[in-house]
Amino acid sequence: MVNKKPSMGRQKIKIEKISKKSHLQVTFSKRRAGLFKKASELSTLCGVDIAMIVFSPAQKAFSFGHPNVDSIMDRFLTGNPPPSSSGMHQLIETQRNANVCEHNMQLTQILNQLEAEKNMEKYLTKRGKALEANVFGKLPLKNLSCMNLNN
Amino acid sequence: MVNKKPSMGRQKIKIEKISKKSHLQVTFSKRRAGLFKKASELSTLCGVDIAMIVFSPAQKAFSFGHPNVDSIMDRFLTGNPPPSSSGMHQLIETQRNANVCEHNMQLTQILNQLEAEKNMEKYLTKRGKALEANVFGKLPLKNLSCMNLNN
DNA sequence: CCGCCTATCTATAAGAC
DNA sequence: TGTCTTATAGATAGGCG
Repeated sequence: MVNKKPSMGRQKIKIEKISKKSHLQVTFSKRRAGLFKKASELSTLCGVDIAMIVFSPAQKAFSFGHPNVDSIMDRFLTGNPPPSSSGMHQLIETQRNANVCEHNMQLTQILNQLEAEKNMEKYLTKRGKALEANVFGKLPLKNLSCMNLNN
Repeated sequence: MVNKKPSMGRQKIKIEKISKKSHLQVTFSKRRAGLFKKASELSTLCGVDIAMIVFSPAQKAFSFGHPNVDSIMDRFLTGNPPPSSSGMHQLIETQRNANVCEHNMQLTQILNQLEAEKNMEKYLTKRGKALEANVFGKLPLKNLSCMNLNN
């Protein structure tokens, strides 16, 4: 602490593609974590269901879901009557037939989840020290059913 | 302006289910907008693809996707090799057969999109006045392919 | 419910280690 | 690459019209 420059603090940035790769990776990680946290908060505060899928710059998939991604997807595909639904019902019938889709989703999900839960713990440890009234401290793990935090 | 109390400013809140319904609705709307904006920023800053589905307290579905929800979903279901994929390939074959699923998704998506685009405009107008370096100002509409903002 | 305001809280861009 | 710190940008709770 020898008269150190006390950092410029957070600087304003333009919302446009970050060119420097290393910087982009850092920003991606930080913001992805922040986004998932916000989603988790919204879900808890309002008791609503949310699913989110993010592909990293390296095309790795990160997902978050309350209660879990596949159920939300399924509901979105089959249950949600679109704004101007008219001849939709028949289509929906067809979709129920294709519930193979859902089962595969679940498998994908479960595999993701396995790794995710390990990383969840890691994540809690990382950011956890400063957590007091933080979301994650209050949420049962189930609420973060699929959260991929490595990378 | 007769010696008005200048607001208490933002108060800290506990991340737990909001009990008062009207309050919950307000919070939901504000945070959903914020979440979508963050997702949009992440997508732009890092050039990554994101899909998000949120069910409102009234079970209405709100979605956001870059480039669009269905393509991300499809990629998540079929393209993403899960962490410890081993016997997955066969499953993926099966999924390709069920691409009826995808087409129905697209239809659902398109209907949603119709309304969404109308609301997008409304949204831009609403928050847009103060927008300068704001994300939405920079993004071509296509980037916000499905964004449901009423309710 | 929409839009606006503002005091505060929270997320995060930069750095240093 | 990962963690910690700092200062500031950005999000938002509470209120009003």
